[in-house]
Amino acid sequence: MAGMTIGKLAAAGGVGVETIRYYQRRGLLEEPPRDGFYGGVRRYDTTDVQRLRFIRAAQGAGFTLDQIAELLELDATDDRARARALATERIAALDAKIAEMQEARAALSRLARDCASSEAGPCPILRAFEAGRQS
Amino acid sequence: MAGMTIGKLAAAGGVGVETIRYYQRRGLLEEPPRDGFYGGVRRYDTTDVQRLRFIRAAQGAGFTLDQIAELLELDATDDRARARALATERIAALDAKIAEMQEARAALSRLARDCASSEAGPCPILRAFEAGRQS
DNA sequence: ATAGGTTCCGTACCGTGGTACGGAGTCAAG
DNA sequence: CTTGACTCCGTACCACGGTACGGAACCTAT
Repeated sequence: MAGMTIGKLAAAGGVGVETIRYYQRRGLLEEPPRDGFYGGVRRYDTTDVQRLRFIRAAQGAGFTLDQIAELLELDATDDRARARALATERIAALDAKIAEMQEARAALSRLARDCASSEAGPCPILRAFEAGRQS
Repeated sequence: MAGMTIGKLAAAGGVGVETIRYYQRRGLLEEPPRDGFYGGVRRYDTTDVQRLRFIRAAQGAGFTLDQIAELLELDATDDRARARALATERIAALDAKIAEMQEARAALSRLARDCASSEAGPCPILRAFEAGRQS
């Protein structure tokens, strides 16, 4: 699967071609040498696919593109201390966000139950998120 | 606590004054009557604070401002069916996102451990998120 | 060798959720 | 009754992460 064109790489990573080019401009993906003699087409291989998949996964973990660029740097320079710092920092942020989302989930679940189709009873959307609301 | 100015309301909700005005433009908060005879200052009360808090909580639950505007509408019109639909839809999205974040957390946790300060051993940032990675 | 699909490249634009600016009016304390 | 803080209002601008456009060059299959 070496010698892929940008379109194939984009498809392999589940993104658009423009996104690949955007990542190149941002320094997340490097622009490989061309295959023609004067300015041909760029070719990509599986390591590019891996990088691209990493970027998408790291985004899912809540890293910004700038942070992801730094992580890719660190991978090359083997700066363990910094890598660990970024990881633990992100873990803390994830824990906070996960907790918030779980609370929100509980609140929405209550709302959906309370606010049944029957016309009677309460459906207090505005109070759905009130802290410590019971039942 | 009635008769608050916009600045007090903003402080009570933990946002900036400009954010209040932005929400008014978006239709999330209404612009109350003025207190002067010709174009004075707007006054707010605790129901405005509650609305504002709801907006922030709903944002935490991942609703967009447009959706929040709709929720506030629904609260007024008591459209239970729609409210339930929005809630369950959001719960599904939250569940997916929570699962993703938990996976990311596990991956980062592994990374922080593997990638110890000692110079020896692996520190495979790029492979941190590879699916099903063990140990 | 030519038609159709890709790629290349710069530049412009988009949605989301705000934040900043600046001049004029207003309000409250000393 | 002045001074300093706050409010009002429109408009402009910001970060983030892309997405769109359009003309030229290129590449591949027929």
